[in-house]
Amino acid sequence: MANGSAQLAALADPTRREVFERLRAGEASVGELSRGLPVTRPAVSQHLRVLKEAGLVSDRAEGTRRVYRIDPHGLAAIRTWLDQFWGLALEAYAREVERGANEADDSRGEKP
Amino acid sequence: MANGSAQLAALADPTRREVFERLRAGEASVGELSRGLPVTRPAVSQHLRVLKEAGLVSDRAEGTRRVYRIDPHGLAAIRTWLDQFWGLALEAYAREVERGANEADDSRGEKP
DNA sequence: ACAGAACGTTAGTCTTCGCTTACCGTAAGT
DNA sequence: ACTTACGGTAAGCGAAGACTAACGTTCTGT
Repeated sequence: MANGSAQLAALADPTRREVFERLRAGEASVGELSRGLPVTRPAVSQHLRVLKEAGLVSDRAEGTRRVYRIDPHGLAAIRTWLDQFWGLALEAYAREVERGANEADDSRGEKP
Repeated sequence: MANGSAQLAALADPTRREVFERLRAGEASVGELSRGLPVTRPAVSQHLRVLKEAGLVSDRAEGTRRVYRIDPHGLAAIRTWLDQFWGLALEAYAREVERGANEADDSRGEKP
């Protein structure tokens, strides 16, 4: 585990992203999250389960309510995965821009 | 535009992630990508179209072959989206850890 | 000009998944 | 103890999407 598979899959759904982005403002219960969303409460509950299994949110029991918050653990997984590409892609992109701007440096063996 | 919607949706599929991760090793044609994958070549072609529309890859014509590479533009979109949560989540996490263990580590700017 | 290789595209099938309705357990208030 | 609010779970349905097979297009080599 700990690659970004589950996290990326979880954040693919628009409604699930909306729930997740709503938690950016702070902790919230299921009922609070359901209000203002075009889906029913059970749907939100199912989305929260997926987000929780992906390590993107964590829940805490507060009386009869379940308070959800963003879990940085899942976020770190995506960031780690993303950083595997970041350096290489930026490097390649810089080479491309360099080629367009016609810099005096050309040091890469390309096929004819 | 330029939120991470299309990018996250594109990277949700396991096969599409596999194609994308394979491009981390460098440019590759469709045929090269298809070899070693459990799906047919048209499937890879369709996946590449989705990745391209998400700005995650760019293609270049080389004779009769299409060479694909990673496009940092789409990667930047995800990173921007991710950074909206990174600071807040880390901050909240730090508060939580602080409450439990009272750490004395300071990595980023915290807010009063 | 012809043959072959490399890709993109379309139509169609089948699985996956997001949503709702209904039900059940649990904690707090009276 | 009874009632009420809150939320997770199960079953069933409909839509989205991933895959294959077949076809059409474009470029290279002989």
